[in-house]
Formats: sequence, C-alpha cells, structure tokens
Amino acid sequence: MKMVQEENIRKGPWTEQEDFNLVCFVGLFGDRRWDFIAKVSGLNRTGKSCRLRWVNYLHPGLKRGKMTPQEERLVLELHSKWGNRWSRIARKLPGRTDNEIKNYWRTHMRKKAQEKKRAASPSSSSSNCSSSSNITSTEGGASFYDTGGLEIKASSGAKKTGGDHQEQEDDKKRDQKEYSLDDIWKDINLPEVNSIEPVYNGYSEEACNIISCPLMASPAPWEYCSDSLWEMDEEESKMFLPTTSDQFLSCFEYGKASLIG
DNA sequence: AAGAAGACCAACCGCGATATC
DNA sequence: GGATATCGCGGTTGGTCTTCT
Repeated sequence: MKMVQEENIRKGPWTEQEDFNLVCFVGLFGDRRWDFIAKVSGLNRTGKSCRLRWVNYLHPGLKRGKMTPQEERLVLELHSKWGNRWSRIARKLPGRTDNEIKNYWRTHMRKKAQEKKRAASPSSSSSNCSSSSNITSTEGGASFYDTGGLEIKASSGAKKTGGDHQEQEDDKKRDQKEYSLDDIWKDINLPEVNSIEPVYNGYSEEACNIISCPLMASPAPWEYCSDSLWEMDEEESKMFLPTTSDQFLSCFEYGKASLIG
C-alpha cells in the first residue's frame, strides 16, 4: 500500500492561485490522472479535490448562471425518469455539472415541498404539483428530494455500467423529440481555439501562458517530483522536462490538444 | 439599519466500480 | 485471480449571499 500524505493536505475553498495552477497542469496532462496532477502541481490537494474543482468549476464550457426554462424542464423530466442519477442527467445538459443540477434540484424540490405542505396543511385540497415532481417527505429518513425515478429500482446496484446501451437508445429517441439539444451544444461547441477558454474570470489562455504560470514559482515540478518521475513513461518525461520555454509551450499545446480531444 | 431566514453554491466524505500491478 | 490504487458518483454539510421582517 502506498503511503498517503495526510499532512499538509489543503482543504476548503480554492484560491485563484490554486485554480490557476490546476488549469495549467490539466492543460499539460489532461483531465484524467488526478492523483498525479495533484502531486506534481504541488497544490497539496488530493486528486479527488482537484478533479472536483476542475469538473465543477474550472472545466471549459461550463455554463454558469440560472438554469433556462428548457433546462429546468429537462431536469424535471429526466429526474422523474432516472431519479437521482445526477451525473447521467448532467450529461444531457451540456455545460451543467451533476453538482449544479443536484443543488438546483435540492433547492427546487425544497421549495416545491414547502409549497405543497402549505397547500396541504390548511385544507388538504388541491395540489398543483407537477406530474414529475414526486416529492417524498423528509420524515422517515430518506432525503426529501430523493424521489427516485422509474429506473431507480432496476438500476440500483448497477451503478453506471448497466444502462448505457439503453441510455443511448433513450437518448436517440429523446433527441429526436422536442428538444434540440444540438442547439444547446452549439452554444458550447466553440471553435477549437477557444475551447479551452475557461469560464473563470481572468484565466484566459494567454493568462495561462505556461511561462508565467505561477506554478513555476513553487518548486518546479521536476524538482517536486524528482523521485516521482518514475511513474512517467518516456513521452511524459520528455514533456515534463523541457529545456526551453518553447518546448514547454508545445507541451502545453499538447496537453491542450489532448484535453480537447 | 439590523437581525433572521431562506436560497444558493462549493467542497468534503463515503462507497462502489474500474484499472493496474 | 487477488490486492491495491484511483476514479467517479451521490449524499451531505457548511459558508456566503440575498431577501424578508
């Protein structure tokens, strides 16, 4: 078992500096090897934490701001179908993260639940609850917003592998349906040059010019992981040990390209 | 204007799945 | 094939901002 460095692991809110470093390293190495990135970036964060930050906040193409009515409708519809499969739902909402949708649903359902309660308590008469809002009460242990969709039972236990084929079939049907998800995609399918343009302010690609990247102020990566280059294959070590800034820049481009795909 | 309540968001935790050795 | 490491997901918590009284 590898030793895990528990000490000095930072927690809590990310600073701009950390974001900046993370973006640079993800640009270099892609958004897969989070533990590795966490190590070489010198961020003193866990890989998990880095991933989360990237996925939920720094990832290019993320939309921010209020959900559009179409998105809201889609969330409702998909939730009624899939239940709390947030990541799955998020895949249908380009630019939205599972966390964002989860949070949205939480507040949304809380509101609905309160409205319902209010409507029901005086004279338990009408309820204008939407058909898909299958609100469960908080009493009884389960989360109040844990409604579970039609698929919940079938898919529980088969967390993410199972329904993918079916999911694709569903998608096809759905995409042919009223929503033009393509339209949404158009919004985020920016030209390649811009596709790494982050949502976070002030971190334009230029700003992330690797030469001025603040990570260079911290122990240089190759110093930091002098005994860690071990895990790199040849190609990575070449990338990681540039001799000129040009090379470093091309590494950045390489990383960017791999990010873009 | 100040305090309380509610809404929103970012981040952490635990667990299961998957990849790698 | 088993052990270990890593990743990804869903649930939850806590902090901050906004609105209400």
